[in-house]
Amino acid sequence: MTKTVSLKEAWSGEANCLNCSLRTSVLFAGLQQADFEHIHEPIDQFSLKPGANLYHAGDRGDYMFTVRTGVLKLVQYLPDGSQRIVRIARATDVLGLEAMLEDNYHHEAVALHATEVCRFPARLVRELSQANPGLHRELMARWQRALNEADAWLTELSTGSARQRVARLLLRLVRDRETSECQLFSREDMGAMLGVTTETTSRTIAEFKRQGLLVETAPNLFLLDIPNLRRIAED
Amino acid sequence: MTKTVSLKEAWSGEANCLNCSLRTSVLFAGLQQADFEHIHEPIDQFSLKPGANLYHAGDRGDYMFTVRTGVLKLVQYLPDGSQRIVRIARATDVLGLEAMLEDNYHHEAVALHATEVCRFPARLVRELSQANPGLHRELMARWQRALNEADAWLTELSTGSARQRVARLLLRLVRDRETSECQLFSREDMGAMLGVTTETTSRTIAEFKRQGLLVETAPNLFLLDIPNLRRIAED
DNA sequence: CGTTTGGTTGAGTGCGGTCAAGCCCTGTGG
DNA sequence: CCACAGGGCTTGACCGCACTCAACCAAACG
Repeated sequence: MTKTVSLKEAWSGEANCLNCSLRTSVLFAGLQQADFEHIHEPIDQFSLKPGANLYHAGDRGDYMFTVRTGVLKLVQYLPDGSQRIVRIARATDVLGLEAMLEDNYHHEAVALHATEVCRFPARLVRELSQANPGLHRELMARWQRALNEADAWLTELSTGSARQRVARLLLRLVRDRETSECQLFSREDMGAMLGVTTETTSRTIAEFKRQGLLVETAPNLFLLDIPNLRRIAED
Repeated sequence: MTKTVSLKEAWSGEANCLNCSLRTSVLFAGLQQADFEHIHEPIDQFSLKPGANLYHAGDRGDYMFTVRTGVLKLVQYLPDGSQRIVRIARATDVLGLEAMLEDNYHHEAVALHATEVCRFPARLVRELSQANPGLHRELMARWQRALNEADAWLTELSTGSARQRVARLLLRLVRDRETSECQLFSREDMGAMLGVTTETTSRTIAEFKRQGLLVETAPNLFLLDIPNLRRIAED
């Protein structure tokens, strides 16, 4: 099921944080030029194909990651072997915060679309954050953001009918986007996000398409009828 | 529905952190005697009756809280008005972490049992954490703990059949406890934790009682058959 | 080409939601 | 003291949504 692609194969260069295009919205946003000069270890960039694994649950958390483009899912397994997606990460999101606490990773991190990430040593962040109130604060903000997401998944994506959940997921995918167009995930993954089966997800998406709430403008690219989806989401 | 009890009525004294009985497991565990001397603002203790509200979603987050005894629920409302409990807080847990970021509270915090909390100004923690790597680290650990809880609620308490969810909730309530005895919540609250209706929760609990998985030793105090509940929880 | 993988659709069933009634306990007021 | 009301828990009857199992189709791929 999981294509195993070692990160080595996915290496795509060394990052230049100082001139990073995401500089203003990224974890290191608050750092000064002088701080960057204290970064001796290299910060590498990786490209992940859909299905590629960034890290496994239980792996030693030596690194943290910033998503540059694309989407990854964070997956946890249940005692009975079934899986549940507990969060997704997109551009500017940080992955592996638990590495700050010298903890192992808590999830499987798997790319859903073509994805680029920057990797940096957790030790580096630990050191910088001691002296750097801005980074310290930014870290807390990241944790809080993850917590907000987790709460929202519980209240919005794990509550109500399947129709409502699918609608809420769709709306969530285009929030804070300029366009209402979005690339969907596999029905299986969407099901694992919503706590419903693949078939139910497929049926619901198909129904939305028939009702014109969802228009496929290109293969696997959909335009959303936001107002009507919102009606369904709130019921 | 919500009994409104102002915190003023619930005031039960001024805390003595240095000699706190929870000192070793609490947010301020890492502080030195010298640090405490820099705390000028008073740290107050409060007693909450079941149903009493500690803070409301949207209130200014000027304070953070440590739970001394008892249990509180953190509640979020859905667009349609129904409520979902996203977490519970028990002894040594910290409430209102979002106040660190000068954010408003994100939940309703309501006591489920008789509860005692300590209240301290968020500003105090912000200041202390600048200079105090231990506290800094402890804060991150608290955030991570909350996140772990959130993930577990999603995978354990919002997935699977109602029987499984109820069993998992019960097991969760006695984890890391010396005894397998525990005080349950109202069926309505348990339902709001599990994403099922009050009736389904009631039926399931009643069935567990008939099957001897749950023995009522005193009014609303239950002894759990952990091994068999675990069997149900895992399938 | 056949094979595989993901999406869709169908038929049947059962779990859990809904609506409603009844029970027990507590508190309240006549 | 009893009558009554109210809230929380339980139980019943009914129904419908979503799960299960299965077939089928289209696109991708060797």
